[in-house]
Formats: sequence, structure tokens, C-alpha cells
Amino acid sequence: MAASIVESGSIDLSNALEDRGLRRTAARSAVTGRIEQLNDAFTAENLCRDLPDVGRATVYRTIRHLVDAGALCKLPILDGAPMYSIARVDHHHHTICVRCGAVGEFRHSTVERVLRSLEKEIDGDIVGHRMEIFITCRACLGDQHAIKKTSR
Amino acid sequence: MAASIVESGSIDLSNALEDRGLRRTAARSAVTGRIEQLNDAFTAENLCRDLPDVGRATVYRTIRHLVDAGALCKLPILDGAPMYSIARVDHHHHTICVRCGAVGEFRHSTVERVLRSLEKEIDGDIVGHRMEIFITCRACLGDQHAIKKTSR
DNA sequence: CTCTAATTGATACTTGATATCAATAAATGT
DNA sequence: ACATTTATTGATATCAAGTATCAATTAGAG
Repeated sequence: MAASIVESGSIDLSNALEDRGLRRTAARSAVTGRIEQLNDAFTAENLCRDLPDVGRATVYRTIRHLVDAGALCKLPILDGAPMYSIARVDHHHHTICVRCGAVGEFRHSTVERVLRSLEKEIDGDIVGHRMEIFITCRACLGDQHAIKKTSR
Repeated sequence: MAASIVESGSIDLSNALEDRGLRRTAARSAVTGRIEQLNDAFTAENLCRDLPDVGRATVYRTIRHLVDAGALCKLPILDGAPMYSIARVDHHHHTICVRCGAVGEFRHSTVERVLRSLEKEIDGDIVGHRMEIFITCRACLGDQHAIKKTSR
């Protein structure tokens, strides 16, 4: 019943679709295959550009199925299109570089502990949460040669 | 230099615009006035509907100025248009009801403490963060008369 | 009251994403 | 292998949120 897990700890995308009763087709394999090739988070438009032979509608539909299946995380960026990343089995959160947009992950048990302590403070049932940390990543810090590093 | 604070702890919206060197106009007053009337978070389209005599472009522009000024928080909702709420002086986070979309606030010092402990784990400089808790609010819990409450 | 620059808002456009629907392909039964 | 049924595809139209354009208007300084 549980979705297939591959060694890396992520969910196998094709199987995730099959588990939902969806057919295994060439178009869907192209989409899941491309996503698995990518290391970084991506947008729907990225995939459309990478897969010119797959229709936009199919790309968007497949992404939606994968999100519904829990195999992809949808990351709402402040402006523009949301990004997607392969969901790991263990719950985690994301870092987003405000300069280059690179998305990373982290997991931290304290975050979950905080949630539990918030239950009394919040007027309703907690059904989920989302946390993003905005950073300037190592690479981008390297780019700006010591600018703004000294003054406060 | 600091933006004017009114008793409630929120930033005065008209003054926030003036502090940025923007003129005080009838259209902008209509927008800020309407926002201040609202208790809840709102979308840009909400404002446009409430203010049919103010052009869409002006509504969107004014919201953008207010966000830039730090007088409004922009809350990216998972699907659809982002919502905005008046920024309080003290840092806080939001709860979003997954049934009715109602937005609430909470503040919790532990969240900030978690962030500090994450600094070692994260490869870059933390420049900001965002946390949203998804809930079923009290009102919506009342609606669904005990459904799904018993089974596991 | 005049002048200048900021502002406005109708309109057209851009972007991201979904709906439609005839053509196609996958699974199933024989 | 073939026919049948049903899911899937993708070109196209459409939708929704938001931005760019630009002539007409208005605020504020002098």
C-alpha cells in the first residue's frame, strides 16, 4: 500500500502514479524521468521547455497528480510560478536563496516540537504547516566580494 | 525615520506611503482606508471589488508600495492569489484555515529560537523566513458535526 | 495661479494554468 | 490477434492574476 521508496529515500515517481490507478504512458514517463534527472527544484515551465514533445497540459496534469500523490512538494515562491521538488520520506523544510533561487532542504526536530507547543495557542486543529527559510547561499555570498559584509 | 505606529501596534498605512515620498491622493486614501476597515486578510481582487471607482492598476500599485514599505505582509497561498494582511510591529506568523481560508496570527519566541539553532545546519546566511500553519478553524470544526472525529 | 512631475485608470498585454474535445493509445476480454 | 472500452493526449481556446502603456488628470511647490 505504501508508495515505493528508492534507496535515496525519495518516492519513485512512476510508481506513485501507478499506485493512484493511473496508466503508465510515454508522456508520463518522459515527465517523471526528467524530474528524476534534475537535482534542483523546478517550475512547470522548466519541464515544458525541457520536454517540447510533451504537451503543456500533460506536463501540468502530471505535476498535479504527483503533488496529489505526495511525491512532489509544491513550494509557493513569493513572486511568480511555484517550484516543485521531489518529496523525501522524512518531513523536511526548504531554504530558498533570495539571489539565485536555489532551493535546499533541511529537517529539524525542533520545528516539530514547536508545533506541538503551539497547539494550545491556536484556535483550531493543526492539519499541516509550511516553513521556508530565505538565505543568501554560499555560492552567492562568494559572488559579492565582501560587499556589505563590514557595515552592520 | 521609523514609520508611524498607531495604538493597535500596526503601521499607519497612509503615513507609510508618505514616508516613501509618495503623494497623498484620493485613490490611495481609498485603498488604505478600506484595508484598515477590514479585520481579515484580503486579496487584491477583494479590494478591486470593494473599490469599483479605483482602477485595478492603482489598487495593485498601492498594495505593492505598502508591501515594499513593510506595512503589509504578503501571504502566498498554495493555490490562487496571495493574501495580504496589515503588518504588526512584532514579528509573527499566520494560520490559514484549509476549509474557509480565514487567516489568523500567532507569535512564538520558540520559532525564533529554532531559527538560531538552524544557522549551523544551513549553508548560507539566513535573511528571512516564513512559516504558516494550516488548520481547521473553530468555526469550521463546528460545521462538520463530529464527522471523522471518531475513527482513528 | 502656474508649472512640473507624479499619479491615475482604461486598455492591451503577459504569464501561469486550466477546460474542451477529437484523435490516440492502453488495458481488458474473447 | 483482434475488438471494445476507457483513459490519455495535446492543440487550442480560455481563464485569472498581474503588469506595461500612455494620454488625461491632479498634487504640491513656487
